This record gives sequence, structure tokens and C-alpha cells, in this order.
Amino acid sequence: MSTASDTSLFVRLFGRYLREQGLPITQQREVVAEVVFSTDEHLSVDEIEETLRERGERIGKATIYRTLDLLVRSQLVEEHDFGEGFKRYEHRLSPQPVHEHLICVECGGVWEFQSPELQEVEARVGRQYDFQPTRHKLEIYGLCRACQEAGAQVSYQGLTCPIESV
Amino acid sequence: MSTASDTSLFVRLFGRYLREQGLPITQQREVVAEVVFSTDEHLSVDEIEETLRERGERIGKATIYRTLDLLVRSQLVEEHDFGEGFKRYEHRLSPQPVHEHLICVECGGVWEFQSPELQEVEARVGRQYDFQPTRHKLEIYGLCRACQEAGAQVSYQGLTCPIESV
DNA sequence: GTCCATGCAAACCTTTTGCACTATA
DNA sequence: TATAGTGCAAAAGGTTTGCATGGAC
Repeated sequence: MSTASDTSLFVRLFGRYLREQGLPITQQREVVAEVVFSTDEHLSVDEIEETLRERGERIGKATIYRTLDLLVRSQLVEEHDFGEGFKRYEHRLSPQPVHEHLICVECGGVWEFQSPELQEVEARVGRQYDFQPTRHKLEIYGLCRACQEAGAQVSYQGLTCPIESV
Repeated sequence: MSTASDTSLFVRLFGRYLREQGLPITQQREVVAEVVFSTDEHLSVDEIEETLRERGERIGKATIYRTLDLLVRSQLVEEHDFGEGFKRYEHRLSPQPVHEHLICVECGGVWEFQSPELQEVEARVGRQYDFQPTRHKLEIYGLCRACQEAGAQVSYQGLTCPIESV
């Protein structure tokens, strides 16, 4: 969890970015940034909107989307797509600036882990294909402990003859 | 590139899946499967529709979506989302049944590679979090050789003070 | 005072669904 | 002949955009 001082530091960093870009620092931008920076969750736009409502802020959805776009450009926030049909946003204030995600297919929970070996994979594959890597994304899907204990099963409904044995 | 005989083998496998599920084998399903199995590309729904049009087939978009859903369930086809705003589909007839993707952010080109070390990462992280992994997704984004040679640059417009040094 | 942001609603795009009609088994 | 699929158009859901108004600098 971020502390309040971390949060305000990052809101100020966002302000610095806006100034650098010659863009106005508006109340709406500060409030949206504040919501994103004050949690370690991976927030959806709906969740951001809900939090704003709880705080008594009345900010249009379009402004939320436009502010998130700026936050992503500033590289203070990362955009994720966990295949739910909408995006999620996570600030980079975390003690693990580069991390991968573990996603429970049952409850949608997200955990973070680090995988130093990916540096090497990136470098090797880059050499092999003359490809200049700039970023990567590793997601592992499966069942979290709680869902396993609750008896959840991963549903398989493919061909009975597995493709590998064709 | 798949040979014609590979393609028809896989169309027949899809037929077997449909029979197992008690579902009718329709002309439309066979033609859509045929299109997906006869290329190694990662096809979008629009591209599938275009190919069908070229072949003189007149098949509704809804049927394409419904057939792709069945192909994915059969596990003969994989669904991908490379962040373009729509899905892509790739059959699993490839000599590399499990592979990761290299995606050029300039031209949208996709290359495939294998990363055996991911098995180990999956196992380690699974133990660490009591998580039961079922599948993973690794994507490396960057510039392919051709786009590098054409002078493409990855655009950076973040804060001038990098977040890591805060 | 200039320029840009905001808020609302409409537009957009991909994907899904309802329904009358048709094909499969 | 029963059951399920197809095609069309409409709906859905997330995201983007146009435009008149309002705020930042």
C-alpha cells in the first residue's frame, strides 16, 4: 500500500510532466491521478469512476480516459489488458517497477512477481531475430490458492485427442 | 506454411470435435476452419472475412465469430490480443505448439519463438504463490529488423526524470 | 485573452444477441 | 422431422470524438 506522502509525491511528478509538456494542471487531472496513485490495485475505469463518486467528485468519463492517456504517456502509469474486455491501470510507484502478473481465471485476482530471467530471454531473442525489444509482458493464468481450496477446476472441453499427439 | 493435406487433416479433426459435441458439421464451419488452417498467419476476423470473399464464399460475420468460438474451444485454434483493439486467431498446427510472440510496434508484424525457461518460471512462481498455472502468455514488443533499417524509432515521451531514480 | 480542458451526448468499433428462416443428421 | 445453425440487423460494451462552455496560465 502506498503512503499518503508517496501519493502526493507522485501527483506532483505528474504535475511536473504536465508542465514539461506545456499542459495545464487541472483539478480533474490531479484528482484522477490521486485515485490511481493511492492504491496498489489494478483499477478499471469503472472502479476509478466509482472511487471518484465516493469521494464526492463529479468527473466525466471522457476526462478520466483522457487523463489516463496522459498518465500512461508520462510513464507513471501502466495500462493492462487481462482479457476481461476492458483495460486496467496500475501506477509504477511499486517497489517492483518491473514485474509480471499472475491472474486467477476463477476470481480475477492479480498477483505480481519478478522474473529476472526474462532479461536474458529478451536479449537472446533480440539477437536471434535482429529485433530491438523495448518492453515485454508475461502473464500466467491459472487458479489461486483460495480458488483451488474452494474446489474450482479449470474447464477443459477440447478434442479428446490432444493436438500434440496427432 | 501448411500443406493442403495438413489443412484437410485439421478440418477433419475439427469435424471430429463437432461430432463428439453432438454439433452439426455445416458447410460454413468447414470453410471458416479451412481458411484458418491454411495459413500460418495470425488472422483477424476482418482478414478471415476478406479471404472468404476472395474465395467467393458469402458467410455472415456472426457465423465467423461463432465458428471461431468453437475452434478455440476445440483447442485447435488459439485466440490472441496484441493490443490492436481486436482479436487474432492462429491454428495450432504449427511445429511449435507452444510458442511466444515478438510483436513489432511499427509494422504490426508477428514472429514466434520458444522459451523453454518459462516452464521453470511457471513452476517456481506456482510454488511461491500456491498458484496452479494452466497457461501463460509472453509477448515482447519492439522494432523488427526491417523497421529498424527503415529508421523507425520507439517514441518516448515520458517524464524526463525516470521514475526509477525518484 | 488565448489556449486548452471539461462534460455531455453522439459516434465508433468490435463482438454478441434476437429472430425468422434454413440446413443438418 | 426435430434440432441446431445461419444471416441480418439491432444491441451491447468499452472507448473516442465533436462541440459548446468553462478554467488554467
